[in-house]
Amino acid sequence: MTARTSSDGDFDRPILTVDVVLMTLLEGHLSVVLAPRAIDPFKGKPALLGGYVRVNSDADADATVARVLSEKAKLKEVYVEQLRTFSGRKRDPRGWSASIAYIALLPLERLEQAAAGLVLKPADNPGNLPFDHNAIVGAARDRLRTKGAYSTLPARLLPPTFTLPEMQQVYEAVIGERLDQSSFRRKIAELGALEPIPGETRRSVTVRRPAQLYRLAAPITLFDKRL
Amino acid sequence: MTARTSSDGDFDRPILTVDVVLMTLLEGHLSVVLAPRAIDPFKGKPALLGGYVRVNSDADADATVARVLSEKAKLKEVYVEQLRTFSGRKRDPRGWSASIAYIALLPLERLEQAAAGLVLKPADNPGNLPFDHNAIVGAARDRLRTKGAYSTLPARLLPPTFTLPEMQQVYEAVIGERLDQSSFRRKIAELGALEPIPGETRRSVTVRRPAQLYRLAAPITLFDKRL
DNA sequence: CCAAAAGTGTTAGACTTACACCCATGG
DNA sequence: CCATGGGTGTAAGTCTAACACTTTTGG
Repeated sequence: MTARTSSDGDFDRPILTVDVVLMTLLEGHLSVVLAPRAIDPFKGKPALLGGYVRVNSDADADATVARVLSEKAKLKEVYVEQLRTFSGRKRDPRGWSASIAYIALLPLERLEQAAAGLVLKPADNPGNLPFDHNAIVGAARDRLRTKGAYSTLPARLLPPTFTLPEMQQVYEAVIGERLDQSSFRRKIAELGALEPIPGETRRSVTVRRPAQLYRLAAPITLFDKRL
Repeated sequence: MTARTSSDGDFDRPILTVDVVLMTLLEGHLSVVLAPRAIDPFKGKPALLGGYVRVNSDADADATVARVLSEKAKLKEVYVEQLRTFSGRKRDPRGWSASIAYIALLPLERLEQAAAGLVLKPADNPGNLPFDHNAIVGAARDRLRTKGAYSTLPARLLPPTFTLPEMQQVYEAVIGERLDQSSFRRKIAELGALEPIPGETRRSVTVRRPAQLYRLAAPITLFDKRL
């Protein structure tokens, strides 16, 4: 039951890759970051950031993801979490393959430090993507929408410090519905997920009353009610 | 960037397997089904049901899972859902490997039709398992506990038809807390997840008033509040 | 002092919890 | 006709959505 080196046998090892659905918020719309494929198949076509697992350099699939984000987008320390694995004989023309799909979130500002050549597409309609990348993007979008209403996950679309109005806008964009300001604040406060940064405030673009700055108190928090 | 046949290269393909955390309810306690390993490493030790992905016979990883359940436990048409993928250089002594982990649920009765030699262990304390199987069981248990409070998932631990008292017992075992009978029934009714089977009832073991039999109306339903 | 956005308070109504109660059955 | 578990009703208390209101700022 060890792997063989011949081809076309039942004991051939499948291809193993990772694919990252890197998302951000652009003008209130959830968007996916795509990169033109460097190699065949589908060379030149915009696709998810992905790559082969390298058994010598990558300790595990999380390490592969970090490497891919670094190599293809020049990004480090992005928030990532595993989505699920897509597999099968038909998803890749090169043969039976499995791709461990990840969700990654970052604030728009950070994309400016990223590699050139990246493309931003609406997560709801990213166009026709190669492989099963449309299904992967769909699953990522659904997961963020669902989990977003029950966790501090959407905060990962914000910079390290942010105001409550900013945070509310992000939640509204992710969940896709308007939230009552008063209720939103009450719930966030109850959860104790945020800590104010004393004395620090920020004005919005149209300069009005400055808002208190906050940061996340805990890395990620799950609630047991919707926001 | 194609796979090579030589060993120890960065482009070697990793091992790809599936592991199934098959769970049932035994005397009110969530339990995992283990099987003694047929091959080395850890030959003879109880471990999760698992096996290599076979690129010729298995259309995708779901098919591998169905095959593994059929071959190792003589079970067909068991409810399964993907958990997540565990990967890395160190989890298997044979080298870099990825295992797509699945949760599978079935009622205790069905285990009687299963293969001999299977072992049932408490999900909370399955003993010392090989590979990272303790971590996988832990993740499966957590997922079932969390998702259980928000979905009809625990109903997959019941036979196709069941009574409301039976269902309530299952939820109490999975979530780990007592539920108010009246509230439980109201919530289940609101969700419309069950349909009564007209005229059909079942007596409990200690023969008293017979209870109405129900079946699931939809395959799986997610709620937006806890039960 | 006005406009606009940040932030707080209040109240009607919805929802739940906790418990009491009624019902059906076998012995 | 009683014991037991299935099944239903309800009142007190809690929670929340919705909206009105106050505060802070720049011009």
